[in-house]
Amino acid sequence: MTPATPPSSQPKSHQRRKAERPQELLEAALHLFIHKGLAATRMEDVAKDAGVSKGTLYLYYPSKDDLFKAVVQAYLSEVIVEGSSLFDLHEGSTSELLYRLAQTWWTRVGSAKASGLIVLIMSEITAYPDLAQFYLNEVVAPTHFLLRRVIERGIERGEFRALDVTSVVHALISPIQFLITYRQCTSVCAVNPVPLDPEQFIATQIELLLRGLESRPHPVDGTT
Amino acid sequence: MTPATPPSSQPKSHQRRKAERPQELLEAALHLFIHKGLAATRMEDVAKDAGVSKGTLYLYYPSKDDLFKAVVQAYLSEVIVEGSSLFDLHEGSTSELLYRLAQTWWTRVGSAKASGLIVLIMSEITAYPDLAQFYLNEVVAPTHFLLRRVIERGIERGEFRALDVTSVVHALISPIQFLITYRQCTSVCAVNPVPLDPEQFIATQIELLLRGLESRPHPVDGTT
Amino acid sequence: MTPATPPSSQPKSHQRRKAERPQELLEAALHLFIHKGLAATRMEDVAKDAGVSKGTLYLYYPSKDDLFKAVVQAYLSEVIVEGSSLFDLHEGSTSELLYRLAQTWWTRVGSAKASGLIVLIMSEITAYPDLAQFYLNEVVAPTHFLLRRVIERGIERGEFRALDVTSVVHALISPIQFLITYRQCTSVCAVNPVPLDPEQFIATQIELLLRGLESRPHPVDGTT
Amino acid sequence: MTPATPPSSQPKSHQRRKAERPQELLEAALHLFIHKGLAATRMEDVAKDAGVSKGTLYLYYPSKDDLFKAVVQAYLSEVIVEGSSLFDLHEGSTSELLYRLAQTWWTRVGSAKASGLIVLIMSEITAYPDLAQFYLNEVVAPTHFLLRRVIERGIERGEFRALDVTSVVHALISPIQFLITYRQCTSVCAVNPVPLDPEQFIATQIELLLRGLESRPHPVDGTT
DNA sequence: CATGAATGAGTGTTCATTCAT
DNA sequence: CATGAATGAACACTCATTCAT
Repeated sequence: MTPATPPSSQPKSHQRRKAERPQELLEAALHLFIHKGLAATRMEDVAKDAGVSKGTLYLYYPSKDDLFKAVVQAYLSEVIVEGSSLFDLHEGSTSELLYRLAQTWWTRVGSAKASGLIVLIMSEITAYPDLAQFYLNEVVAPTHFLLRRVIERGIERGEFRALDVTSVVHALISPIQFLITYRQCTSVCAVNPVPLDPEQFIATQIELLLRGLESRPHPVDGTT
Repeated sequence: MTPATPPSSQPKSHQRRKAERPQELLEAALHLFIHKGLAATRMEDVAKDAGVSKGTLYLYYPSKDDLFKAVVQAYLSEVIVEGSSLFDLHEGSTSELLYRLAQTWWTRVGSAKASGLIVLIMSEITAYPDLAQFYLNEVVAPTHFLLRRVIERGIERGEFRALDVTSVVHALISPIQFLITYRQCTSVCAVNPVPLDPEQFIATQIELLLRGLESRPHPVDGTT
Repeated sequence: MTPATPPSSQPKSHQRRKAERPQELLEAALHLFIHKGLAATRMEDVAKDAGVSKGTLYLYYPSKDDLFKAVVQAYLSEVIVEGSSLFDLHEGSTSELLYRLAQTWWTRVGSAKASGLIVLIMSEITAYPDLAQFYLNEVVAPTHFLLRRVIERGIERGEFRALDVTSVVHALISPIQFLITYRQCTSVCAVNPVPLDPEQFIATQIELLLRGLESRPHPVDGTT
Repeated sequence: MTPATPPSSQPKSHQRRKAERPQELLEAALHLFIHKGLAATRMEDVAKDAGVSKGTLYLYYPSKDDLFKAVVQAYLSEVIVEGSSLFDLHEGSTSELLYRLAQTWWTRVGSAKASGLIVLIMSEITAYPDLAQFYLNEVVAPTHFLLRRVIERGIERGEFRALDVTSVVHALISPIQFLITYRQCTSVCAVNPVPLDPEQFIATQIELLLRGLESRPHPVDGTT
């Protein structure tokens, strides 16, 4: 506002605001959806938290449903798209690819607030049938598709055994699901849980699965 | 009224209804809460589904909150109370007791619609702070308390190793949690999942845990 | 209940209850109407306060309006009827009659809870047009009629001057009205008012009026 | 917006409405409260009478209670505030001040619909305990405070005798109260009353009181 | 583009009244 | 006669959505 301010980090304040609006709106919406639920989140509060008026919010997202879908897309679908790029660009072993995908996902979704979004969806989805379809198309299907390709790549390259691909995909997803629920549940119940280190957990799970997947049997230590 | 009348069977329509009303109302409420969520469930619909008028519903449960709490008590707390009786009456080995508790819980909660209730609570709980407290007091704490007693019984009787009781309790609860989420998620995503037989899963989990718990069974070191 | 109880003051408990029901119902209703207002008084509470069930209340008074009208009749009209008897039986001077009427009214209405009823009516009457008519017919008109007769008696007997009767009636009613409002207002406002002794006030008012009414001028004390 | 625009007259329909809305809403509310009572007045009717929707009414007054309090403040407290200004600015005799205050009050409250508000409060107040406190704080106390200051001013300036101030305040309020009740009652009872001209009545009352208050005028005992 | 005043359908809750027992 | 379970119309209040400015 003040002209004397060094123009360092903030370029053309007005233009920049406009460019960042959707981001800010989605962030505010994500936060409220997670903390208050879908029904209890008021459009007015989303607008206020983002620092704009109600009308402006509707300028970007014409309805509450659209807003929610945009949040899902931004915080869940986006990561899958990135994962897809990772897949396309990856050149090394498929095991390594899996590690990197898991790491990316955990950093962007699992460890952040976005994981609350998944729990929310799981509970509200029964009430909003078209949301279910949307979630299926935008998140579930792409995820499965990506993982299928990863597994198939491993099999084709002779790194993995030729197992049933669908089953393997589910085996990959299950521990993730568990992790999300576990975190939500323990945070809510305020129980001091078995100290479950998520990153350790993920690493272990993947290692276990890879052992089961890889075609060259690990030299099982029969010495001990 | 007349002493000759058999005091059982059908105590006249009006009276009979009154006795069954709470049951019918809770059942209708459970169904709607699970399928539409807490906020989206209308009191009028609960009443209609139970075959009564809105006013009647309020005759039994003076507010939506009270109704929800009653549902939680009826479908979640109740089973814990029964588990407690099972504990008090049980005379055999603690391992067997654990099996029976798990079986009871699965029959009454896990396999039934009630499991959806748990997912619902986990997601809505952030929006309703006092509900969290209620759930903690009515469900979480009693569950932990019961399981603690079971583990301690096993340790006192020399059946189990003297492990940290809290950790063991969490180890018992974790797979249960996983199961619930898994079912919810796969049912929602309409994916053809890895055919996970829940009863098999529970049995396996408990067996694994018991192996870890029991003090004698595995003649690893017969010295002690 | 106990058979050993001496049958002294309570004759046939069951029969007596039935005979006294209306009394008890009206008393409970009066109390609630005054303390909670017309709209805020629930029929169920009236029944409960009278120690009967809601159904029984409706057995005696088929609607809330009827109940209120019955209360008005019992606590306001009744006194006028008695005043009328007083009038018919009275043999002495009309001034004395007026004193006795005022005394009766004050004892039965003004000093008791019933005075709150008048304030209530004055405020609620605008909302219930037929109540206005009822009040006019049952209370206002008879009161005026009775007072007219008293004044006319005084004039006919040569005790009072031949003033305009209607004006005199109003002159009699005004201070009464003032008293009721004053009491209500000061009780509500919790102000420690000019210590206004009601009985003294009434006596003074009547004395003043009588001075103005009586045909034989009082020997005004010019000596002092 | 443009500097050339005259900053007065009609600031565009939207804006102008917003400025006038509270006035219009309070007027509609006052009318309905007086004619139907507090409980019987529906928020929707208030809105409709003011020519807006229910939602708009709630935009300005977040609850029925708040609306009622705003009405009391606008139509009763406001006049006291003005009276206070009158007091501060007045330079002449205290007797004259009293006349002007009485006149103001009568023009703004007594003769207008607002007087019905006072009767309403007196009757509903028993049912709404916090309303009593509000009325006491907002209306009763400031009125007493203002009148105290007036009397004390008169005493300090040697115009009035040094009577007990509280008693004098009550003596001033009493006839006002009487007037309000009288009007309400006669209007309701549809009786052709003693033709009581309110303005005449007030003038007479004040004159009488002033006679009692003033220290010099009546040369009764010139000795002191 | 941005605003925020206005809308009105929808929901939780109350309570006078009815009626089977 | 007495009961109290059942009813449903009515009302306070909320919030997604629209639109004039």
